[in-house]
Amino acid sequence: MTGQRKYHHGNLKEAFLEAAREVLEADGLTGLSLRKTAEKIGVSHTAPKNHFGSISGLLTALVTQGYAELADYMVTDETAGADRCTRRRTALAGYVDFATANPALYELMFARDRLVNDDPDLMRAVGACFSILADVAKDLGWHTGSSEVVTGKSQIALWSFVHGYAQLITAGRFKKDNMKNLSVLDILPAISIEIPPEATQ
Amino acid sequence: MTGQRKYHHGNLKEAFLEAAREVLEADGLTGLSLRKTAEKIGVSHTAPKNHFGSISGLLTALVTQGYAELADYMVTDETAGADRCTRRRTALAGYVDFATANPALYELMFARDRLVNDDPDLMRAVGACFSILADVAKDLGWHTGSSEVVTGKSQIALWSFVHGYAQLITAGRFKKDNMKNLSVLDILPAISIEIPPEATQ
DNA sequence: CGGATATATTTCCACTGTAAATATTCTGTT
DNA sequence: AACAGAATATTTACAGTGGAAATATATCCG
Repeated sequence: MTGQRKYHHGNLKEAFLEAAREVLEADGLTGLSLRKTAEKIGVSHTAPKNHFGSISGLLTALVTQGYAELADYMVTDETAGADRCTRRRTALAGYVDFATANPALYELMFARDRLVNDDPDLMRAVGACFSILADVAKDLGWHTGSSEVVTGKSQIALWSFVHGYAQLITAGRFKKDNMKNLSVLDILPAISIEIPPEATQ
Repeated sequence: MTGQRKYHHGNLKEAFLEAAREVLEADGLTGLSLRKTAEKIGVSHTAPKNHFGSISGLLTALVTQGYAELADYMVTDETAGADRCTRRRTALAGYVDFATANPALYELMFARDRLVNDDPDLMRAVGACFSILADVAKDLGWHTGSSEVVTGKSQIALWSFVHGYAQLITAGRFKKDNMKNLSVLDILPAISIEIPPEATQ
């Protein structure tokens, strides 16, 4: 069995992910490079090729890890069995907490340009996150004029809202004056928008 | 007067922006470089230093232009004098149209890492966009339990929603099955969320 | 012990952004 | 018209980047 036995370095893959994560948060996405990461753990710069294939592969692994962490932020042990409304609050607050705690990583998680977007592990991790949001969005049904309820759109809407909020916060696009002590949960109820479809023209 | 007279090349600055824009949409953010852009217009690769200072400066100028275009997308001549509900629909649809039409540029517009974030022109352009959204969000007031109305939060909420939607669309994070013929205006009414503050625990 | 495989290094290349010195063109004044 | 000074562009050089290919070394399994 070729498990977590020690080879030359001893699970270089995880060491690389850890080091890259540190460089990312310290020097930003621009400052992150294979060579700097490799030097940080005393290894040649071509070493990660076996594990990640390319810089995109490393970033993708980093991002996949990020989505897994994000999922953890969204679900806590205490509120796991609570009602959906409570779970929703936990998920949204956790989502923003994660983005705030890891701004550079969060930005990278949506930098389609630098990732291997069809990586199976990545797609799985993204799907898991969306599932959590989709679940807590379930009873937010959209009431049409004929009292019909549509849930799929609520899921998209909820993810759009929380992602947009998280990104605009971490990107510093909100004026700081407006944001004093305002959490995502303070903003959430502000969206109570009903636009009659007939008001188009 | 040092107007738009011809120097050596004739308004190299605009030529650079135009070329960079083309490279960006063709080869993505990763494929965009000073040298490639310079070669495209037959100029030495250090030429843009006078105009932009650095690659960040060029990208910032590009992004500033992007925000100006985004503002144009959000306001059309026909609906300029219409009621706020109509203007809101126009603004949101235009916002997403812009992002869809310029995915790479839109991504760059929020890549804090690669921009000169305190550039005055950029800040002005961002502010102009937010003003439009803030205006059309005005009568979306948030009704608290005591029938108090808060508008600042609605502005933040609206921008969060539309930005998140635009980015998730352009990043391909939504399953395509769910998105058939769904515009942002279809999703918008889905957000009708009321979370009672007392449901915290 | 020894062959096969996994792992890591060395060496090299094309490409990138930046800086400094140099060359060219334009502007404004006399 | 001519010249000085400013604006603009080029040349050259350098440190850094990711990637490919050949080579070296450690580990595993028989």
